[in-house]
Amino acid sequence: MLTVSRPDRDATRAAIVAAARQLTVTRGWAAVRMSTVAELAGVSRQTVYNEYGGRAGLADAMADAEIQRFVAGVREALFAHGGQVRSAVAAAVRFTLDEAAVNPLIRVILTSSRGGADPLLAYLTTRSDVVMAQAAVPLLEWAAAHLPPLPAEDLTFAVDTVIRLVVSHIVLPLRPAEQTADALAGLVLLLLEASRRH
Amino acid sequence: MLTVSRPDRDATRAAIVAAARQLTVTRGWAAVRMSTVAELAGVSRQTVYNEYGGRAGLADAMADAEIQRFVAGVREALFAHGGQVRSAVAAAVRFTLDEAAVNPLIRVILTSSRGGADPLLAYLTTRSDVVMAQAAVPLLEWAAAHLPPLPAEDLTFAVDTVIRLVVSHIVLPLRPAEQTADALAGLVLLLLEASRRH
DNA sequence: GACTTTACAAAATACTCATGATTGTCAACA
DNA sequence: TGTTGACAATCATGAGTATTTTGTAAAGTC
Repeated sequence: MLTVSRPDRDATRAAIVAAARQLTVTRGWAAVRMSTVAELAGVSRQTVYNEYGGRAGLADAMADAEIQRFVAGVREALFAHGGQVRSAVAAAVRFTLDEAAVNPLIRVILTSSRGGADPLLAYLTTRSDVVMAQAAVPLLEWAAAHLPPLPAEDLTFAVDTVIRLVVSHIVLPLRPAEQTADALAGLVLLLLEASRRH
Repeated sequence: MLTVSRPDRDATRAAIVAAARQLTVTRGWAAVRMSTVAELAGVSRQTVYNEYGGRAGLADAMADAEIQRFVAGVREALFAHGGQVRSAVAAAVRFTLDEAAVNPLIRVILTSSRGGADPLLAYLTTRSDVVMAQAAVPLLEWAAAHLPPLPAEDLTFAVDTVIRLVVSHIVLPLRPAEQTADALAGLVLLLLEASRRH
């Protein structure tokens, strides 16, 4: 019989990841010690190993958790604006740009294939494609819920394009986040309109 | 009186940069020795120092020359197709993607702010913004020569956007270069049409 | 039973020192 | 003008060693 993971075990795992996250954000992944993570999470070092296998496994789990956090934020931003394409997309883009500005973890993950010398990357089999794929999910869900049906091809192109542009503006900002968000929202609007008109 | 640089001096400088380029492409910048560059260029080591100041200056000059080469290629691809937006833009995009696939130097420069561990980057104050600005020049020139006048804002946005997307597809390819080039050309067409219709 | 503690080998990292190669600069030379 | 040879200063390399950290196991505790 498969043991359902008990709440306190989930809490333990969450505490470990949260500790790792905090240490990574403040001191950088290179300086994160398994013993420090354990201490901060209030568990023994051995438990960290039992739960995540080791340093690499912990990095993985941390990245996955961070991606989940981030994608949830995107979803929230989108659905807070109903079917209004411009404001919904602008909000989602804005959220992403702000998040990347504030949160080094998500920035590293989003721009990971581009390297940067971050030592965390050595442990992360490039995740930027994963995040980008994950970020597409709430966008597609939102489109399905609020927009008239469009050819899948057009929709995925629009989504892929806006995601790439957001990442590009994280790496090399052009204007303030707000203006960029507006411009990209306008672009998406244009792509959707064009698709609707065949 | 300002001395006009004589042809043989230009030739010398070109030979030095060409030598540096060849060595960088084949062995990587880290393994490039000033003495080897001089030898391959057929000049003394001292001349290399006189002309470019040192290793950093040589890297700069090499990057600038490479950017010039690249931008010339983009211009050529564009103007080979007259005013046909779709095929001209597609050709330029295609050229860039192919160039990045074959030429490690231009790839490093184009994606430089994104790092990667290339030691050349230590000597290059991030050039990707420079290339992107430079790449915009032939695009704007071509548009001015072949397209009906459009609001400058719309045009620069379209150009900036397509350049960012090309770089994104270099970093994280989605489909074969040809398909990506077509898709981006279509996007540009859309942006220009939308601008024309206000 | 799940977790902690203790113990320990293996691996990674940091430090030191010595050696050699390379850079950057100079002045004499062709 | 450009080359050559000489030079100190800097940088990279490698060996050797110490220290830290990882990863694993077993025994102990609630």
